This record gives sequence, structure tokens and C-alpha cells, in this order.
Amino acid sequence: MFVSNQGPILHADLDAFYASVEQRDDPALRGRPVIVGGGVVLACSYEAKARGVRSAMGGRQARRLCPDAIVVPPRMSAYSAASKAVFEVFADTTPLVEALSIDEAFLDVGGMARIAGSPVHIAERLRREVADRVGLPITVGVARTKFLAKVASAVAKPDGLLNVPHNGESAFLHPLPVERLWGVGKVTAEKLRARGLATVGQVAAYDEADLISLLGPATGRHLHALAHHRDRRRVVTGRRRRSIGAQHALGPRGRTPEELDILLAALVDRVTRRLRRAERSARTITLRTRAADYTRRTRSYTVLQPTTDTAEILSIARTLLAAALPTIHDEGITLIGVALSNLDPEGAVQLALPLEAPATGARHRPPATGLDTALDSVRTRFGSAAVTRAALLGRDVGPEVPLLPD
DNA sequence: TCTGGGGTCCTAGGACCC
DNA sequence: TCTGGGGTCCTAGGACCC
Repeated sequence: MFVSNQGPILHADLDAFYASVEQRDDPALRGRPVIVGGGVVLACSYEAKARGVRSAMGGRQARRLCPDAIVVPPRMSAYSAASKAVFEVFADTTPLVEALSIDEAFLDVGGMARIAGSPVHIAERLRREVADRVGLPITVGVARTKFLAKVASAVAKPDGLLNVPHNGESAFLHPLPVERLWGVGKVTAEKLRARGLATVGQVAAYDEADLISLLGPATGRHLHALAHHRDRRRVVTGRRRRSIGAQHALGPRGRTPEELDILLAALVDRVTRRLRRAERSARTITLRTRAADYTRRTRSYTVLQPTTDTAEILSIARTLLAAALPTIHDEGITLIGVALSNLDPEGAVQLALPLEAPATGARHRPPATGLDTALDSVRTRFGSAAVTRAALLGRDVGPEVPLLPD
């Protein structure tokens, strides 16, 4: 992990990423409203956005708003590859790159004026390079801080470039609605509006102590600082992922305990495979459920020694599910998920250790067999058809090019 | 507006320790 | 025997982001 010295900072954000990849790869989609995802909108092109379609919107509603939209299934592998290519352009721009997600990053271009030109110049070249080398539109915000750069790119979208000059920060920020503040979602925005705070400028004029009593110490202080465009966060490279999870929505139909167990085994199989591929190990296993009325339950358990073992994790997950099920409302379970956290980077080291148990210390773990004992147990109990159905859960999630490096 | 799948961070209470 | 304050870890829930 490396923390950079100083800005200026670029926030680079690909526009309608999944949909743009689809339009790039299929000329027939260009200039047309494109929706990626079926049941729910994962991403949509700006032509679809203009008709009111939004990501996370139900597919039925999206089609009602935009009947001529072309709906395509997601191709995660293509998006991962495109993301990788874009991040290569980032890396060619500056070594100080902090990935925020599959399609956005902060770049610290401080101290590069002599070799690469002004920040705006660097941003212009970056946009050109991404267009030429990867064929995708990208928006870049340029500012003194991460927060301002992020807001600038959001304002400049799509396919834009916006520089916030030092002496223009308040003029840029204060007229914006509070929702533009990073970390202000629906709930916080509602609380702020109830106090008559609708713009960033109004939040800036509000007393910090009152903000803290309204929103809690962390959020209150954070928002107060952001509204005054105070943001000392540096660009941090080499961040590691803190959790690995998988979940599956079940729809309204009820599931038998046997079906649930198959799904659970498939989810555990997926996350433990990803865990081992990332050469990490986990101490905390969390089971997530959602009921038909959208109430959520989580149950978690922390083991003493980090593990990568499918059978061990499945056994814990089964216990957690058994603990959670009675608390779920009688309409039944509509989502099941498994997350691994408390990730231990020593997982990689452990895999490289000799097979013999060390004389002292209990940190050594046997390497994962790769042979999936847990799915074997499902096969034994429910037949190979169950394993096939479970395998269907492992649909195209792309190669393991995660949001953050493992 | 009837909601997928992948994440991050914060809060609050309880257990436990010094 | 009762009490204080500080710290860490675990669990559960929630807000937020892409």
C-alpha cells in the first residue's frame, strides 16, 4: 500500500460502462437505447437514460418507459477485459492509481507538470488514449481533492472533462444539491432536507455540531468537511479487497430446505473458489437472507484460524442458515447470500508452506484440495442433477478481475 | 419504484481484559 | 465487594456506492 503525496487529482469514470462496451462491440447498437440485464437494469446507454431508464430499475418498468430498447444479457468477461485495458491506460498515465470500481479510478498527477503537462492536458490525453486504445468514452474530473474531482466528473458526464480551479471551488460546489455529496444517499438527503438543507452551500453554512447530532459523528464531520471542500484523503495504491461474497435472489416462490441447501452449497463453492484463486483466507463467514417483505437478516461466525476450506465453510454456513431461517417472516426466503470477510493475506503464504505441520504454531493450514468435497456431499445426498443446477449459479461472472486487487 | 450482484464503511451493544 | 475508564473483538444492522 502506498499513499501519495499531493494532488492534483483526476477522477476518471467510464460512461454507462457495460452499455458502452456492448455498443462498441455491436455497431447495430450504436445510437440506440441499450439495456444490459434482463430482470433488472444493470446498465443502460445514454439513449435509454434520456427516456428515464435507470440502473437498478426493474426490467418491466424499463421496457414500459422505452419499448424500443435493445435488451442484451451481461457479458462480464468482456467488461473485465475492457476494464483491464482501461486500467493499463491509467497506469501509463501515472503510477498513482486508486481503483474505486470496475469502471472508475483516482489518478494523482501531482508533480508531473514538467514531464506530462498540466493536469487538464493530462486529462485530455487520457480521454483520447482510452478512446483510441479501448474504444470507450470516459469522463474525467480534475481538481485539488478526490471529492471535488469525483463531483466534477459526475457533473461533466457523459464523455466530458471538467476542471475545478482552486479559486472556483465554492462557486462550483455550493449551488449543487446535497445528493451530490459523496456519501449522501436517500436517507441522509431526507434528513438534511427536513432541516431545510437542500444545497451543499446550505450544509456548509450549517453548524458542524448540529450536523453531528443529526447524522452521527462520522457522517456529520465528513459532510461538514466536504461541504467546505476540505478533503485530505490521498490517492492510495495497492488497496486490497476486504470481503468476497456471492448471493442469489430466489423470486417469490418458496424453496424447500433441500433446494436451499443446494443453493447454499453452490454459493459457498463459488466464494471459496474465488477465495483460493485470490490466494487469501477468511475468518468470518456471513450468511445473508432476505424475506419476501425485503427485511434482511445476517448471521455471522468468526473462526479462530483463517480458512479456505469449502467443507468447513459450508458446515458453518449451514448452521448459520438454520439459525436465521426461524427469524424469517412466513412469506419465505427470497434471497440467500454468503460473504467471507476478515480476509487474511497470509492465505497466500500458507499455501506455499510445506505440507508437514510446523512444529509449533497453529497458523499452518493444509492447501485447499480443489476437490470439492462439499459439492460431492450434495451429489451424494441429492444426485448429480442437483450439482448441475448448482453449477448453473456459476454463470458468467468474468475472470477474476475484481474491483480491487485481491 | 416492486427492487440484481458485487462491494465499503459506520454504529451500537455485549463480552472480555487490564 | 463494588467501582471506573479504556481498549479490542465479535455480532447484527444499516447506509451507501457502482
